[in-house]
Amino acid sequence: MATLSKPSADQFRNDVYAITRLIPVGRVSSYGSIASSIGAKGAARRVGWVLNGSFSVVPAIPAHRVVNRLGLLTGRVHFPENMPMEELLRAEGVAVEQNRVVNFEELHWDPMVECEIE
DNA sequence: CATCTGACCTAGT
DNA sequence: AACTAGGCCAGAT
Repeated sequence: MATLSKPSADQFRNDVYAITRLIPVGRVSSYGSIASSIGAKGAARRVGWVLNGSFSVVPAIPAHRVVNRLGLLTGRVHFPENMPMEELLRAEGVAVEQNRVVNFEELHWDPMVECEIE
């Protein structure tokens, strides 16, 4: 659809979606890493805001694989009640304990480091 | 129209 | 090492 959004914002959203879809199953990423990888370092907040609108997007965006830099499931409250973040992660083999990803350091998938994009 | 908040992070003191 | 402040930008009040 021809959105009235600014081009830069549109591209930002597009990039966030693209990166998020690249997160392998069983791995997790973080807002800051994603923001950094798309050249928007420090704009981690925007990433979360963009992901908030990813629920009605197809193909589905694995937004549940994105947590904050401490491995905390900060965005769990924004997920549908029938599809909790925790549940989705566990279904992919990611252990979650107390709203926190277990072995986050090992499971953390950084787009810039793992794939060396750009 | 002004101000604050928000799925956050980095940098400076 | 702990705390504060600033930045990002769009939506909500």
